[in-house]
Amino acid sequence: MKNTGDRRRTIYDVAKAAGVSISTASNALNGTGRTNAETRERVRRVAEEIGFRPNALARGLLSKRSHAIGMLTNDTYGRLTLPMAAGVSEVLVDHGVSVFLCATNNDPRLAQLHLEALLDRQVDGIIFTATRLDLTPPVQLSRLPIPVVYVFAEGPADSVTFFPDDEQGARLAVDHLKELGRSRILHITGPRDYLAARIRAQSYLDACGDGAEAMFGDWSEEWGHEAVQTVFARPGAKPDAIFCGSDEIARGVIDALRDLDVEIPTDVAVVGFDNWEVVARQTRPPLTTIDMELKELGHRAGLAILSLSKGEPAPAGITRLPCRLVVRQSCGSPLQSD
Amino acid sequence: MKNTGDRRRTIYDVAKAAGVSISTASNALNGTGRTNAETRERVRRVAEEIGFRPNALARGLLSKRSHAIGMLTNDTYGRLTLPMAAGVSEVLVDHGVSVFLCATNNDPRLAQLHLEALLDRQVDGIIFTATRLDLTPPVQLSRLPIPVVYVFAEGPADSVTFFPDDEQGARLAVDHLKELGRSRILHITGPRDYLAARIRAQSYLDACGDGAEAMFGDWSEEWGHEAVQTVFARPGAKPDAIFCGSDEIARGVIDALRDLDVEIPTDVAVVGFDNWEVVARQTRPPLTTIDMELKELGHRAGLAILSLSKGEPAPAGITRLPCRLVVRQSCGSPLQSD
DNA sequence: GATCCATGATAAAAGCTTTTAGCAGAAAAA
DNA sequence: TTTTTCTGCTAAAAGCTTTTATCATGGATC
Repeated sequence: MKNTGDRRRTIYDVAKAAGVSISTASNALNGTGRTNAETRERVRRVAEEIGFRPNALARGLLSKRSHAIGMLTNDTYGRLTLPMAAGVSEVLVDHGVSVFLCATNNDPRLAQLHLEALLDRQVDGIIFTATRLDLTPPVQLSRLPIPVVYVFAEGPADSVTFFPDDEQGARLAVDHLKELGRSRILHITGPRDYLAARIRAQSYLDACGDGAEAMFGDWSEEWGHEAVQTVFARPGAKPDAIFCGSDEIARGVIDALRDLDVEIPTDVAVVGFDNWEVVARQTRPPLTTIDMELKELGHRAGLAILSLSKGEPAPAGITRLPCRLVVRQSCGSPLQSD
Repeated sequence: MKNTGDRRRTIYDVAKAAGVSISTASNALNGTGRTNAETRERVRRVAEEIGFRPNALARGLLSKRSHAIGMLTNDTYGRLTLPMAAGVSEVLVDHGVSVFLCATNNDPRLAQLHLEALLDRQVDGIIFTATRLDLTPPVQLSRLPIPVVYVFAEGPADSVTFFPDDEQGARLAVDHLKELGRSRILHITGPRDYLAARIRAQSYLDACGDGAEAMFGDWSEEWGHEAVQTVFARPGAKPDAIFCGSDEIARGVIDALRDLDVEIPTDVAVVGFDNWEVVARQTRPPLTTIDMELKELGHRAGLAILSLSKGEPAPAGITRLPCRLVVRQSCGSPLQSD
């Protein structure tokens, strides 16, 4: 006979059914105050029986902590956001914290609207993520009464910020190629005005030294195709490996190489960046690439906002999380494939 | 001097600053009860000045409507979910409704946890979406005290459900090919145990009649590649058009055709399904395909849950939303490209 | 001058939970 | 026996808003 009525059960119902006062019921359920073990058990059993669940609104109203956070994103596409959001939500659900998802579509009016709604809902914190598209928040987030964590986006100085470690990721790729005996490594990447592209390129240049060449373009498959055509059309030594700034670029590169009858990985080894499975798994051969550990990024951001919302500390400034090398078949590795 | 203190302003602050009672302040702000026009203006001005925003928790506690809904998804990848969620959120934010995003990762325990959290938060409704992967909800949603709307997933009989109109979408593709003079149309699609694949295939068979052939496989690029090789290796007439069950399959098909030196669209026209831009835009030539209008699906689901939560009606049973043909260059259409 | 009505305001309750302060009774200490 | 200390429980307040019922005032009506 659990909760057949239409009305939700309140702690008042529990108290009445257990024959105690409301405060005793509350104390028994939360293990606060002083309660007799036997009473405590009885109250809990009764609560279970009638299907009592505390009203989060009332709880939040009193405690001034809503146990909810907001996630503000301008990524309409979802390739980076949703895995991250899943990570955030995954780590927070066990702490009883839920996540409001707010897609701003890069519209400042919408962003402002969402932000106000979040504040009205007394969220305990906000995670702002910009997916590299534009690095400046579309709304004023600095002077908020609640903590803000930035992912893939830079906040004001010393704000808690998470990025993948692009420098280490690029090094991972280059080192892998070098270990396999490749020496003439080319880098084809996205636009120069992307910070991530610049960092990866610099890391590559540092690791490869003389003769290294970074070609900037855009994040498309087409650009990868075009770049390869250019390089193979001009005179001089050809690369024996290509490190690409994204899996999409890598896909274009692989296609262009096949058009030129260049063998992969025999003649040229290819490494991508993103481990976007739907691309990396489908290239022929499957693509060795760098994974940015988006879910882990989400975990860390979630834990950080949780700490901050409790007044506990979180790593100030920019934290860069290590990337991971995923070996498939585009480099001819003797290692087992993914 | 707006809200410099650390404490949020309450309606009590407004009342005091305006020299009226709390109830008058509330009435003035909400336009309820009887208030003198002049008083009303003054209260509103004061509220604006001190930066008062009503506490959504207190409001929800009283009205029993939290003005928040939950979105339960098992789609970890986000390709279908996020555009939809953006649609939901977009249409609801203007009604002051926020969206909790809950990614269940296909884990029943997680789903249960999220569901309980949502109920505790007194959400006004739940949108369940399953992205075609498995059609049965991972938790018991039927006997809930709040309305549920299903998208891409089938609920109990007569529950409010939205799907793209796969039948009409497939017909759109076939008609387009026929109009361009193609007569030997082949269909390459995903697994037969996907309802969507079966519907699209049936629609195609109905439209093409004798000689039509639907090849079931899986949703991968690889399968598209393989199917084309099979068809072009066997004796007999070759197709002059291929309608693919997904853009990924279409991509494999296009690659395989190029490997066989078959000209697209001169020799064979290709149509995809999904309008997944990152694939459809990047094929060579760019892919003509069917768009499922995910955002619109989100809009409709959002409006439906809004109606239901207010006790108003919503379209019972399965509603199928029309798909849209996106013409690019893979069919040699004289129409302008997208 | 007494009664009625409309207006504009207000006090108080309700919504549900947690926390603080306090009370009654029993056991322990003086 | 009287005082102190625990123990187990409870009443009431607080958190913020909306709504209901009530009240005071001034003008209109008889």
